[in-house]
Amino acid sequence: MTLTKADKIVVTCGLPYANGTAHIGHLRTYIPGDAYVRYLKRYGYDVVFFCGSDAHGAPIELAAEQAGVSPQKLIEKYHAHFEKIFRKLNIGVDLYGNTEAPYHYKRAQTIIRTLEENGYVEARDVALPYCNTCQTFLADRFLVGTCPYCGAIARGDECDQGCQRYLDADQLINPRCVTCGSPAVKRNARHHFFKLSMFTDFLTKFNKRLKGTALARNYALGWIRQGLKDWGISRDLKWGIPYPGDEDLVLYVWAENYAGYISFTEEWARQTGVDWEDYWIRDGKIINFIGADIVYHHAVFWPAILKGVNYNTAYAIVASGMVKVEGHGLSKSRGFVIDIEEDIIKQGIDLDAVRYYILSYTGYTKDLDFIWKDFQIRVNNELVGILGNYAYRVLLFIHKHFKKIPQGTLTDEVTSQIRNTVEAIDKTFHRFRFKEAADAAMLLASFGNTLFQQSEPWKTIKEERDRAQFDLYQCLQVLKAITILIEPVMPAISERIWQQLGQDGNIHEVKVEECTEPLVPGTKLPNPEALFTKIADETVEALTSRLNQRIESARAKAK
RNA sequence: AGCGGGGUGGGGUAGCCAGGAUAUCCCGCGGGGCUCAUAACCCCGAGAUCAAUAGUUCAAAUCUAUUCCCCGCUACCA
Repeated sequence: MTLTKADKIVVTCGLPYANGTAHIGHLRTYIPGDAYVRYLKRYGYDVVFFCGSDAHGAPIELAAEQAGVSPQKLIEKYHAHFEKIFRKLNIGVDLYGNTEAPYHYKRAQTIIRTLEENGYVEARDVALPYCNTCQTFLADRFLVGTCPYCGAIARGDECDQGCQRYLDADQLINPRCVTCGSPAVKRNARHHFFKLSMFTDFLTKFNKRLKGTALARNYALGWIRQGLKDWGISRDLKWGIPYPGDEDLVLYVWAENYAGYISFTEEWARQTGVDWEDYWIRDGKIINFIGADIVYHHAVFWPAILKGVNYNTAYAIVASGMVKVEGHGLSKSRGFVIDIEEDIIKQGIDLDAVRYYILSYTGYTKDLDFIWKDFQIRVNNELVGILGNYAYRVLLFIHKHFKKIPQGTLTDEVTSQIRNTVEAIDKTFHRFRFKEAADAAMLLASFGNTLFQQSEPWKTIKEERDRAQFDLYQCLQVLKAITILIEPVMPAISERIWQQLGQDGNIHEVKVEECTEPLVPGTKLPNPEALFTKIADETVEALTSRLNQRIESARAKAK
């Protein structure tokens, strides 16, 4: 079972949680997801792409409380923020949705109601921590107490300031309410449980035939082998989607957020006049791009829910590796974080260069260590030196001598070189090997540089003008192919080269077959401009010191 | 602790699933060339007991077992 051009493909990215700004970790999923979608389109597949804000859950309620604003205000702010980041980075979703939108409530509640009708949910009484002062049940995140291992002040889910161990809320010594400090007491509450254990066989089969990264499959299979427990899907919070039929409770955020993949499709389908059931009930091929940290939700809980309501489950789950910053695990509280808006956009960093760095750094499932110095080296050598230089030297030379596309016909060598690259990329992106795809396109630029070097047009232009024209025509065609093949990686740059090649039409809709379509001699060429600027040492120093300051102040705050 | 991923020249990486002759690519380093181009480009070269040990095999980076080291996840943080 592989993707075909007749398939209706839905690609989704894990939803960003709307309680903070976008950072480099987010991009590890969104940029490859977007590049994948763009490759599918370039190669003629029928694909739609969705993402959106995850708006509910205890941390948002807590963050809003601490900021003194309503949860609505908080998520509106971050929803707008992420929408803007997506636009700036050219992450071309067909809809950037929101799980706080009415269309999502409707879909999420319908799913739960259907699960209940089908007998997959049951209500049980459980004893949970409660605060008598605030008159509310306390989720793990709302509990503080003493860590049983190291004695530091710890939260109900982890010892975040001390030994970093994961904790069960029951382990905390002297558990208290995080809001008012009153001691937590146990109190009985009625909650709803999804009978996950009924789906053990289904989930085993599902994961065995699941495409995508091995990481996703193996995580889930290991988890299933350990035995599946039934899963609480209601919470005692004020903020969230009311539990259908038991409106004092809300749906647990992990029981409704990924329903956004469906509700966003529905909303997009409503706006564009197509039928969402083509994707989710009939023949859709669903592909989830996620971070490695949420594999369980996507390979265990979510497919079980989908199965329970008879919707299509994922064809592939593509799990990315984690991101490190200057050798340390990403951590906002410790300052090891690169903020997209503050540290990248406002610093004037080329966003296509960021896309390139993330895609070409390493294999998608491996950890990516974001280092500014390394970023500079890659940009200056590969983007400026190889790709940018190739485009500029060819276009400038031709513009200087001809001002239009020179006379020529394609040689077999150039045609087959391009064709080989087109085929190589076809194989790699289907296997989610985005680094290899980017490398293959860059290799074509190296090929072009060699071609230019060896044909020595700066000499032939003086004595054998026709010869120079013919050779330059080859170089220009190589550039055309690069432009099309690099579009999924660097859409903005690709647009600029396309324009500099004097081509009409939208590069984002050009198919790969165009790579070997000969350029039309005589087409006027505009004045070329350099595509990338070198990153100066001082810039790297400034960026690195920004980061170091953040790490320092985080360290000071912790003490 | 359990589960999962990884350890390849100075750095970062590909190859491992389907074992085969000189182990890939981007840098760095040494040498040469070119001068159209953002001191960019092109060519040549040095540099790796493929984490360790034991095994399977005519043949192991690749398969098996054990060990060491890094990282992630573990159901109420998303």
